Amino acid sequence: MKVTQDNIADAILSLRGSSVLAVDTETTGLSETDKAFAVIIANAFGVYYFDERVVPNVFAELRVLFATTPARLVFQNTKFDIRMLESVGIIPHSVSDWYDLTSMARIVRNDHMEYNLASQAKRYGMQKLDGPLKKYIKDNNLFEERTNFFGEVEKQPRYDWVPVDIMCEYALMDARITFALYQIYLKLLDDSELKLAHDEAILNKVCYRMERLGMRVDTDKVFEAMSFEGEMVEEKQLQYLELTNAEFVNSAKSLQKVLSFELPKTDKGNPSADAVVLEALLTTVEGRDAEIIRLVLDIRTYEKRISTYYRNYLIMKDKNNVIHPQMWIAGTKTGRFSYSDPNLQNISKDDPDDPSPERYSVRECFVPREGRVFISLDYSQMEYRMAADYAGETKVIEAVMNGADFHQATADMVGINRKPAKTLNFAVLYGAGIDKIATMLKTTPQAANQLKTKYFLNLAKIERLIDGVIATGKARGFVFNWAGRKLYAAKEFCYALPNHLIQGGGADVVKEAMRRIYLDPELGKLWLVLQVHDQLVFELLPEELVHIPRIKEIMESVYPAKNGMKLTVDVSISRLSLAEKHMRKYDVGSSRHITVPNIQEAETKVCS
DNA sequence: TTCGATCGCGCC
DNA sequence: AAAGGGCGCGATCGAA
Repeated sequence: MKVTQDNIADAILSLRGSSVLAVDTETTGLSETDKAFAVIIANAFGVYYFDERVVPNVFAELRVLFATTPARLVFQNTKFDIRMLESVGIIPHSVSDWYDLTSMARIVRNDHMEYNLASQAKRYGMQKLDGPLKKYIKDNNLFEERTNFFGEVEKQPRYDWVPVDIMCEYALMDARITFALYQIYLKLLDDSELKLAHDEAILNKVCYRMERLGMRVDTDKVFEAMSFEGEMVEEKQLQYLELTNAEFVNSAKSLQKVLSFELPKTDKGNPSADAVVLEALLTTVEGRDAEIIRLVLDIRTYEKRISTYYRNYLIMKDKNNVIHPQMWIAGTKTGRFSYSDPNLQNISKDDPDDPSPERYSVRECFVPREGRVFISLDYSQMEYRMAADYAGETKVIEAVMNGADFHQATADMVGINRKPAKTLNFAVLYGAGIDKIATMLKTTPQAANQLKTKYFLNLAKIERLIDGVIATGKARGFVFNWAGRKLYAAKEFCYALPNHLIQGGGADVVKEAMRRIYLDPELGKLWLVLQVHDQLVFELLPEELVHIPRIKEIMESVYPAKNGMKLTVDVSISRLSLAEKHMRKYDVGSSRHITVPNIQEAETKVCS
């Protein structure tokens, strides 16, 4: 119901008595400067729409309610709604859980195509009907034209311009659905799955803090890099024009027109010209065709860096030059995080061995805030190690525990070189077929098959693990990872389950480490700013470096080895930026009572 | 003008 | 029978 002066007392009374509240916000937009204009709360008895245009100062009542109720809060997009609640001063009680509907939906079943509220509702016979609302906004042109950093206009729907009564109707529906779905998921989850859901709720708090802290960018550096690489694009495009007599267009179709030979085809029958195809062609093609291909590869690289990275950083930074990405804790079917706006898990890396590196690096644009340093803690070969441990491949485990490199250890066992062993480890873990392995090894399918047979002959436990996982998946529809997360797959996709098992197992290791660090009274205060699958990045003050050994210990102790394979973490440090060339190995040692090394000294050490 | 499919490519 | 896993996002192209 719409909360008015007349019914507000009853509404608050009802909400006060609830142990679970489903909460939704309606906002002026999605950006850092936007605010909530309505708060909708559902409980078992009803659903209530709070809007200050209906009851002046009604959020004051909600401030009191949220500050005092220990009720569990349930959201469809938790961190967004928490931010919007805080935008109007509504701060939830510290003991309240922040449950996330999508997390629960993923735990129920991880392999649906979509997890937005409408899809979730539909799955359980409900309908989120927002077509008419969208139509109303369109028909009445309730869009604001906002200009971004580059002065470009972006049209944004303004739900706060919709008449309150219309808005109320649709808003009530979403909160009601959220509450209903929560109840459904509760029934569907068993105790161990409920534990997972609760763990994800804790993780929401960890990630909320990470998003709020964000990552600082060096704006001058971004500008410099962008303009330099923009000039490179122009130069190369001019060369392309002179060579082909055609304007550069980045599509295989356009490229086909200027080449003297037929490009291979994609699965859909279109001309194919990705980097792998073009690089391969360069070994056979000469002259003008080769020159064109080199130009295309170069232009693509520069354009990618400009459009995907530099440009977006300028558009997305706040007034303090800080980027606040969105972390999606239930963004993947394996249990990994995903990141968006922008994605900070795919920032280009530079090859430290490249003899002619790019003048600018994208990672260099990310810099620690005043007085702080980046500390990166990376799990070493996490997924390979976990695979060996799951399989119980004793000799490999023993060798790795004695300091051997994983790929070398497997190479020794199979009796081949490290390089093909590495390729095979990779291929086997990812479920590659023989033809694919042959391509990767640059050999014939027959030879690849022989090698694979030899591999499994000597690493029989790995083969048994893979076969077992696939068989279980086919028979039962899902497998469990170490953390109790169920990984579902349709029969025809069970070949991917070994990979999901390992990838998801690694994801849960990092998630658990993040929680333990957050829940520690001292470590929880530290600035954790980035997670990249097997890596955590902190931004620390010099006096906080003493905590690193304990962080490392926690990370290394999360995974309960079945067969003695421990996970280890490498630490690196930089006070300059995230770029590889600035990160230096940081020796933590085994003792807790280490002295804090001088940061400058740490940076001059040779990176090993 | 808008939208979806497709391709391509960055990371782990 | 064969299958390289997981993401987000930009550009292009053709249809709506």
